[in-house]
Amino acid sequence: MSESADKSRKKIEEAKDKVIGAIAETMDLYGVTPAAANLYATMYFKDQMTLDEMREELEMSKPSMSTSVRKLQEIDMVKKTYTRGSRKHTYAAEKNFFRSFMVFYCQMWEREVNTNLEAIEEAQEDLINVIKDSASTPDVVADAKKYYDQLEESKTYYRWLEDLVASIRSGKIFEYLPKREQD
Amino acid sequence: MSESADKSRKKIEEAKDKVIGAIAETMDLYGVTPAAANLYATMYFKDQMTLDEMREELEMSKPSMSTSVRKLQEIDMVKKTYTRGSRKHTYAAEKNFFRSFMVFYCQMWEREVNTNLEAIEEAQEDLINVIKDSASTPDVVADAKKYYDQLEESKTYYRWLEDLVASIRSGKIFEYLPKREQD
DNA sequence: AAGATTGTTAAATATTTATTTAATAATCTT
DNA sequence: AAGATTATTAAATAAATATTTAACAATCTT
Repeated sequence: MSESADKSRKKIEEAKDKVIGAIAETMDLYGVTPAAANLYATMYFKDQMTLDEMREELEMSKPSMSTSVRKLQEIDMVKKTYTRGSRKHTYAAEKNFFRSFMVFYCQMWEREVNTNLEAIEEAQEDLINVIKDSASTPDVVADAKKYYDQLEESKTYYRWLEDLVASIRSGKIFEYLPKREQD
Repeated sequence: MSESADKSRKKIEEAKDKVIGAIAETMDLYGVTPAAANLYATMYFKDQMTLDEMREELEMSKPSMSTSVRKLQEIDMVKKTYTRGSRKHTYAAEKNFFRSFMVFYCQMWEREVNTNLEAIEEAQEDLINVIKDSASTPDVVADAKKYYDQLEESKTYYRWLEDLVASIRSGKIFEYLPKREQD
């Protein structure tokens, strides 16, 4: 009797492990270390965990868990939870993938937009100076104009990416692309 | 006279370098090596390049250029170009960021959806077996149900991601989020 | 077809990144 | 406040990744 119940428990663990493996495997896309990927995937099936529980479950060092948790917190995939009565800090995984998607990609795209648009603006100023400079020969001016136009063109993309970020952040994107609950 | 023209040329190079630096810096997000990132950013301002020109320009080894180009080809950021009369292979950077965005993220998200949905389906089957198994105790069944529902819920996200990919691939997304050419 | 040029693969090296052990700091309990 | 527990930082080690040099294969020209 207790034996077959154990078997069921084992089956459940097996089922979870399949998903844990898949999540951890695809999490390199989120630029986190293997330790952090495994940790998140493990936490996905837990209510909350302490650092010691993480260390025990993953069989890794505590500092590794500490840094992994911090990294996951940075991309909002893990939140610190308050647990009264417990001295140990507790953490919970963000289980809503939509939120994780939003935070991660918006953060990432915003960085890309800011970094590149800033450089583009500076470069375009430089190029305008070259174009206006009477000392520039015609072929040099033509070159400067060519690059200026190329950069101008690329701004359309960055503006679009900004719009995409805004649409995701505000949730407006779901008006166009709704969440389909059923199958 | 020739001196100030040189100065203009230098200014142009400076302007390009600012943008090259920014692009290369943010390209780690695309999971490419520093060499590949620098290479793409450099090629962004060139019509086309041979391996030897790349090696010369970046001051790196030819095999490094060879592998970088291959990696960039995999994510469609570089295309091989046919140049008659030249023995050397020539390559050109994809200069349309929309296309790069599409290829890279769709490829990435599709991998995530496929890997995870597959694992989820298998896991759900296992969990159903536990639930249906008469040897499973009530608390074990409750557990299995809990995880089953959690996985079912997560499928909404993966379906949405699939829809997003389809919308980007087909270009339909631009009906909702148009490209703004002007400023 | 032979020789020369170009590109790729393989092995070795260098570099970076991840992880652990050891030490320190912070926090809580009595 | 002292002692104990927990978390973080720093230094050292281990592991993975990127890059180079050297060898090989493929391709083109004559």
